Amino acid sequence: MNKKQLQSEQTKKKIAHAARNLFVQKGYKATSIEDIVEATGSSKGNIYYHFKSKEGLFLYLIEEWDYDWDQKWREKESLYPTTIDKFFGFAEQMVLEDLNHPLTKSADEFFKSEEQTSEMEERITDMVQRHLQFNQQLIQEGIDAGQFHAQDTNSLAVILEGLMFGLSHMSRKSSLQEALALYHDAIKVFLYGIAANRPEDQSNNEE
Amino acid sequence: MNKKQLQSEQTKKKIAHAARNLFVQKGYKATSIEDIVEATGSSKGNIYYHFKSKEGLFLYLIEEWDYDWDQKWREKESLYPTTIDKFFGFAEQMVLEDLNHPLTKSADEFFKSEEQTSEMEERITDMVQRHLQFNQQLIQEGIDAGQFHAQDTNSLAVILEGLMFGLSHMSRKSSLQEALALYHDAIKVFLYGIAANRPEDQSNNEE
DNA sequence: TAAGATACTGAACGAACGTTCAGTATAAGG
DNA sequence: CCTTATACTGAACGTTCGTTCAGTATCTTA
Repeated sequence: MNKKQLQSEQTKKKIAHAARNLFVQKGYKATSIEDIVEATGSSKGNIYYHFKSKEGLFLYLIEEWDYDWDQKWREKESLYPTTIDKFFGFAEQMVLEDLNHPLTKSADEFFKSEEQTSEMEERITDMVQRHLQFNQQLIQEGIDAGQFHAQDTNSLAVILEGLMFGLSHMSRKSSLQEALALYHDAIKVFLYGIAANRPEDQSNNEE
Repeated sequence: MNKKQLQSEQTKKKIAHAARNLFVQKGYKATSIEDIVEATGSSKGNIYYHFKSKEGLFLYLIEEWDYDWDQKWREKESLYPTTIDKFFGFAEQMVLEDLNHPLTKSADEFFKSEEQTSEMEERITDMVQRHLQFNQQLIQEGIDAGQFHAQDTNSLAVILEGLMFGLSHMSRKSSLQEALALYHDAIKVFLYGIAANRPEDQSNNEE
């Protein structure tokens, strides 16, 4: 790879990185190309040289982020001896990787407002499905190990995903330490909530 | 109240109602005044006759919604015999009252993008604080009744708020029945998670 | 070093938006 | 019935935004 290609790639990454920060901070619509121009020092034209459109730039970021998350999880997963440890590791990575899904909110916004290319819609639906499967698998693991009360893993996966999403929302103004503590506590509640040896029934509304 | 005033009030409500639906569906930025014009049949000028600005209209909706929620809760609260029942009632109202905070997401978006009037920022911060206090009180009640494990009610309030917010996100495409079931399950997990008689310790990471 | 490919610039454009305002219709009150 | 206050209209304005493109700079290659 020669000097020019290298430079070009760096520029593309610089744009992507700046755009990512802006989308996370301000949301999709509220981030203008002009904002990205200011943050990078590149020109408008150059952004459109590297990316097809604002939508294309966003899509690029979404895919990159999802890929990176998976990558990092794979590196860590084997290090956790038990499912419980995995859960806490999961929570930690959610925080460390920029408070869960820093782009999810923008993605969500994007996804509502734009009349969809359906390429985008499909990709996002796929992403959510992958997350739910991921969660479900983790929960099933704990059930198989006898640590969790056997029940509908599908709902639990949605609840876990919702919890993570909600926590990211709640801790937007927190420090890293606070966020880590909060996620840790939340996972603890969740784990006690699905633990194998439940205390006596609490609801007159049970299944 | 004469005919004209009545008519005027109805128009204002019609605008508010249509705007609310649009903000919930599309978000703050993505909803244009033109959209509201189309949805109501009123003219642009008329919207600006009834509301100071787009921001003012949104603020009006936020306050109305928060007030209504409280109102409805007060009607129901005394009907629940135990704290546990209150929690399930809480979850139910979250769903029935338009899936938790239908405007929270728009509010959040609004709140990020706009350079704040600080009137708005203050009001939203207050609102979140009120919710957290509400949650904390509910949890404290359960602890006092000996039903919940005594612990940091502050974090738990945040976790509950996050869970509710996340669930509303997850069930945007669900039916009412599915949402009710999901929220019910989630509250059950949460209650087991903070129940008084915990199973043996699960984490090597305890406080 | 000349020619061509690649990387980048920034002015310009058209569409969309929130807001305003001069003007019109309608009901209220004397 | 006539005046005045109120409710409403919609064209027009100024701004912002995503996108385009003719032109320039820089590097590669032969």
